Amino acid sequence: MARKTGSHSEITGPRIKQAALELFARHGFAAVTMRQIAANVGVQAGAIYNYTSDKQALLFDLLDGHMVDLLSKWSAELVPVDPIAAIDHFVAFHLDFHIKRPELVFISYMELRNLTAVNFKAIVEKRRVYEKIIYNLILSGVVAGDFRVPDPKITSLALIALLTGPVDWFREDGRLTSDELIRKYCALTRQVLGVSAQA
Amino acid sequence: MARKTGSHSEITGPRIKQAALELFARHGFAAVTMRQIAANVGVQAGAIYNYTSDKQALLFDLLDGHMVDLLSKWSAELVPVDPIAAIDHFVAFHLDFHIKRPELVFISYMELRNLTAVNFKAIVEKRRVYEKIIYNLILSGVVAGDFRVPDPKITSLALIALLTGPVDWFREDGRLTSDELIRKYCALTRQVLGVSAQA
DNA sequence: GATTGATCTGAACGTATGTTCAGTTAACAT
DNA sequence: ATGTTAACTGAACATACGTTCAGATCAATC
Repeated sequence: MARKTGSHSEITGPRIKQAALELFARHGFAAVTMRQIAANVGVQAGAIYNYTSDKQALLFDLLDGHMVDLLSKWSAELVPVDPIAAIDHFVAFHLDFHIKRPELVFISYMELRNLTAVNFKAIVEKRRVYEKIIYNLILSGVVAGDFRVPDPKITSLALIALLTGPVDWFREDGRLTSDELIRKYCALTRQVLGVSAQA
Repeated sequence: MARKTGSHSEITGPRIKQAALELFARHGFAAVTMRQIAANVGVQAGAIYNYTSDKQALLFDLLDGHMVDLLSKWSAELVPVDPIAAIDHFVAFHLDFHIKRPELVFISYMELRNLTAVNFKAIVEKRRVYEKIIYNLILSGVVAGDFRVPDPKITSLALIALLTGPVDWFREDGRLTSDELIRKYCALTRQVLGVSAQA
């Protein structure tokens, strides 16, 4: 039998993306088969090709959508002029965005190498744009005399690693709320940036 | 023809491990075939099975050897009693060990999920032992009054993320020597730990 | 109630996979 | 020279892969 009652493309399409995301995150792109994805949706493997040209496009759409989402959401933010407040704002934004999407963050880091050269370049370019954001925030804090950082480039890389770490262990139902997490990481970040301590 | 002149098991064995390491790091465990590994060594796929029971063992031996190496090398270190000096020592050790083995660090993080349940458990256990080391170093600094950290557990996780970050971008021939890297990250770490600033 | 078109099935395709193994080769011991 | 054996080949094995597509099925339309 085909076309079960109430099944439409508007339902199946997103479900395929969701299943692909979960399976890629759990087992890795190369280890996941189209039949597994299909089974997760409750459909045959052939049906997937109504929604994506091939397996590669499935991966690329996930990663590219993730980056587009990240950059556009940051663009919509209202960022304080004061460097310290701006960094706090960025920390909160970064943590909130990333801990809400652990699978996407995970595969964005892990599965880059499974992209074709063209697709790879597209993602890396968007990532560079994002890294430039925090780099510029640090720079303006240094210029304003609010931060004491000897090497802004390295500090920006170190901060991104620091701020993305929680994705690996933070759980919404853990002993820490996301608000507490953000407050703690704002404090950590200020220390890294050498902001003179004062409540 | 078989058994080319001068080829012995003492040569082929390590070469298989090395080829597996490089290929796993570049393309991922699931995406690499036994024939690719064999071709990299200049041998047929069947020959690999003289040196490993199967593909899974190839991966596990790499990860387990890496962890055993890490833990035993740390055990051989002479660690200062003073908490600040001890953390500096750890930072230097951690960075030096990890930037010298980027592929191993990479696959140790990426390919955990491709281990069988039993093998997975063995690696995670060794990792926990290592994480406990820095946690204890932080604790003794807090007890001694040298560090100002509100949440030692979170700080230890954040520090590991911070200190492992350079593996992604540090290059031996880059603009930074490893000594400079270590000095900069010792300073960063002190800031994270709230060590009162004084040369 | 016949027609249409989107949606999905089920089987097939060529190819690739991990692993095994009988047989071949070359180094070594006698 | 001959025999022994570790090291390797080359072919085969069952199975699984991504992808295609003719045909089945159902919702909507007239």
